Amino acid sequence: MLATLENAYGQHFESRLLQEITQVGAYRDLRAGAVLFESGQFVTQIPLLLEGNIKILREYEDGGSLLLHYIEKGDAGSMLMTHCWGTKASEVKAVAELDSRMIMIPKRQAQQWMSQYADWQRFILSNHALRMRQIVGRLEATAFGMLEKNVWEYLREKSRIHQKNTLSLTHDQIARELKSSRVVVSRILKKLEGQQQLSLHRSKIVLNT
DNA sequence: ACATTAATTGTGT
DNA sequence: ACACAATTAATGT
Repeated sequence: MLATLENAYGQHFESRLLQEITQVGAYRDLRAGAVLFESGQFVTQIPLLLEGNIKILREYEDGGSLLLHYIEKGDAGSMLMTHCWGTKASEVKAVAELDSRMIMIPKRQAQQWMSQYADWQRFILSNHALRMRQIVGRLEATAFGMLEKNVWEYLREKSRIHQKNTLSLTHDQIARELKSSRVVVSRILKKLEGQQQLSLHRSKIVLNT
């Protein structure tokens, strides 16, 4: 267990902290599609991913949801973290997209370690900054009508995460995660296909390398 | 092999 | 955004 943790977080943390993580952390296993936190729940633990990934979504009244970011091996759960510090119920849902393994850290230590371990503080803050830039970038693209950039980056990220350049996705699924509409996504994809960036098939998109 | 149907994708307004 | 057309994949006969 310590070895796997070292592999995932060894670059970030000194060994004393790694040691302590194995003591206070609880191992957890999620199958693809399993929910870690529902929106509205209180976040009392944050995951450190060993394998797989967690998808963080914001949910809306209309039943739709917007993909905010992923948590992967070596990441901190940025959006979950913000809820962990506050006293309000979570406004996001966390779902495993792949089969995943993780260590859950209780809120207590996550907070305490901020002052106790420089490594932890640096890790949390720099990871959070990274996510914020990513999310702001996407909102910016949306605000300025540069949806093409969003769709392209979304596909690249999916491809990286699933380790495949053939993605089994319908235009509608993409539209729902990006909170856009199917027609818009179809048109953007057609354009990208024209630029030889990818090829389209029924329920399947192949990215050109 | 052909027809039927449902889902997905494409396009004009 | 909506409506409709075209295409594709799956299924039954």
